[in-house]
Amino acid sequence: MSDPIAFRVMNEIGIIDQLGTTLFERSLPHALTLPQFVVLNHFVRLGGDRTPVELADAIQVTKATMTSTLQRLEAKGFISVTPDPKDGRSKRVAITAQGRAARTDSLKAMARDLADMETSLGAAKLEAALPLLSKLRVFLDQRRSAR
Amino acid sequence: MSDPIAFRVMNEIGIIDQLGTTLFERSLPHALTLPQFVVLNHFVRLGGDRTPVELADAIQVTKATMTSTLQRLEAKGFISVTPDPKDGRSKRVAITAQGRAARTDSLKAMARDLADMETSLGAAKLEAALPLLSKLRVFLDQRRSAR
DNA sequence: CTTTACAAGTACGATATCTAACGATATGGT
DNA sequence: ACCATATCGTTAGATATCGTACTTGTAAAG
Repeated sequence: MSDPIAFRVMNEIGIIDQLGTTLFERSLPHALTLPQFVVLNHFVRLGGDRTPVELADAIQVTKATMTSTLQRLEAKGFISVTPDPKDGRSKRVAITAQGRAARTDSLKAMARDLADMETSLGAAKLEAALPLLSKLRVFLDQRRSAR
Repeated sequence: MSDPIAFRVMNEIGIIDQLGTTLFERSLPHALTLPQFVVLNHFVRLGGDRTPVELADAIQVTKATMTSTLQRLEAKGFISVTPDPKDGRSKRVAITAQGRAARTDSLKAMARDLADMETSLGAAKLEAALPLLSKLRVFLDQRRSAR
């Protein structure tokens, strides 16, 4: 009478995402949301500038969703958005100095929860879980593209 | 320069939840969303009737969120909502015959994707990942309550 | 050159989710 | 009995997300 194992895993993942998102957002400064932080983090880690479509693909959301997130980040002054000189349809997005500072503040704010998580669950166990999660993500991503 | 392991795990989980939710919702009949299905599934698996607060706790969402989901399910005729005779503040929620049928239809629709997932990733591997995920959920749930 | 097809970004409507606040009802201590 | 407190469900406002459709611009085909 139990749900299939794949369903149970997806269910657990859904709840974890929900709880984790709200936990982290509560500690984020500048009224940043998690998606907003993820965009800033992406810029700091990989450098350079990006188009909205590139960001959407990297972060696995739709163009429309990225438009919304970028508008909020721009309103806060954490990114700059300029027209692309080479392609009239496109834009170039880059992080600002304030955006970098906000990302640093955010990391500090999340550090304690992340450290507690590692301590409580074990860094090795978390590391061990990552390969399956990656496979799961790849599987789902292919499913999406395939149809 | 890499993100901490706990962050990488949470990040991967977030993307999996996103991709998985949209994949499953695309196959669901009766314009059901995943949260709506989860409520129906809960009733069929555990039987009986429930108050909105009980459902919210079981499914790990807030009361307000459950209010919204229940209103949509009731509009579709998949649940019945009646005042609690013993407590004037409360309500009793139960699944209807149409709700049961919709849940059965939904299971069929998801079955193929779930089976493919098990085949592709291995039932044993999925089973092996579940304990850590459960611990993670419990950790996050305690964090929420603790504040 | 046109015309057609494709790509980038946005607008809109729907659902889900949270927090905060509210009214109604219960419950417990005095 | 009364009043303070707690609980139940709802509503309001914010953000995220999706799918669809539209505008604008580029590229390819004729």
